[in-house]
Amino acid sequence: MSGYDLVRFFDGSTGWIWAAPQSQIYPMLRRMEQAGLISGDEEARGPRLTRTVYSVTPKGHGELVAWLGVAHDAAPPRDPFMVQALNFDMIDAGDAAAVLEAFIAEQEKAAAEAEAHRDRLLRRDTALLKERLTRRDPEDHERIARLKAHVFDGIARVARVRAEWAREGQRLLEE
Amino acid sequence: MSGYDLVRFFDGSTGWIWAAPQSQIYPMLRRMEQAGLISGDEEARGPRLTRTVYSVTPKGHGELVAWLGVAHDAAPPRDPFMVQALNFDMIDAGDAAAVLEAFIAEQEKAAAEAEAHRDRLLRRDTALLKERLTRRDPEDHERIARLKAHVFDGIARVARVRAEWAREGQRLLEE
DNA sequence: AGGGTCATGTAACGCGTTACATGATTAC
DNA sequence: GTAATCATGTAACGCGTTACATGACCCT
Repeated sequence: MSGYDLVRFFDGSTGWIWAAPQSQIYPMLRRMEQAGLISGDEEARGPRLTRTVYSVTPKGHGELVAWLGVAHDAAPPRDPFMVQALNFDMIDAGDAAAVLEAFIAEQEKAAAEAEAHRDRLLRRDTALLKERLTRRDPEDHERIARLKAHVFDGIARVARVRAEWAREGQRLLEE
Repeated sequence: MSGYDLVRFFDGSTGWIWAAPQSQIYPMLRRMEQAGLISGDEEARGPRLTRTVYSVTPKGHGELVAWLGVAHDAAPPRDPFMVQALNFDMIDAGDAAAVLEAFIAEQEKAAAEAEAHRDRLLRRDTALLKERLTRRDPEDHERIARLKAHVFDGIARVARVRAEWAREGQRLLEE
């Protein structure tokens, strides 16, 4: 992919899992190329405009597979919303309920989006999945699609649980 | 609290929600004092050792209450574990199952700790809650304890859902 | 001719991580 | 005396955010 492709990539479904701002893409591509993890090919896109398409090198692929295969420590938690919720007793109950309402809307939107993406994956209806499956045994296609769909199913389920939890919080505030 | 108190504070139950490394505490205290959000009092702790105890100023309290009372945009997601899970098809199924196993253990440990803390809060059995309640109407004590306990109940529930989801993932890998 | 998209960058600032570093006081 | 705890800092480095900045190409 080119830097520009990656910007759009992180704006799409991958963005539910890992966000990356445009300003980080280009410096990071150069650092990764220097480290030998990816290599760039210049492509002409008109007389004056070029784009650089990067590919993962064998070294980069090896490091990725190694990283994928071992468990990593969880990142230290940093959850501003829970800090808010822990201190709802400091503010007006109506304000707290409104904060929860916004949280519920956000979680249900996230859940709906994750569910929609899960279903697209099950139908093998996304460009990225189709492209990946071309290099795989057709016997495995069903299994791979279900594995990837399961990830988005998990994201959706967590969001639903959080929304339900927030609704209970609203009931507690009314007491 | 003093800087040292805060280091231990973030190592305790608050650490499930917001972690802060020791190296950030002291510079941040000075920046917050400069901003007028907190003020420090020097206390002698022996002939040569002093500690600085910080209190929230009215300005700091006001900003906190204002922040607590409005909904904030969610932080962009950045979930390394989900990146792993999305690419389990690139690695050996046994390795993937082992990564999930570690995840399950971690989530169940987190859930158990959150549940234990929830129950301590319901029994009003934590130093911080007791201290906070001294400045509140006894009629509200039950309600406040239940609100705070509900936060940890939510953390526990999410962790249980994640663990159950990971177990399903292990079953999918076996196919 | 103009707007939308393609394409690539830079700069400033703050936060988070890891590691290093020092010394006083208390309890055994 | 010595180990644990109390107490406070600094430095280097990378990542993330916001904002700024430029220009080519394509379609109507």
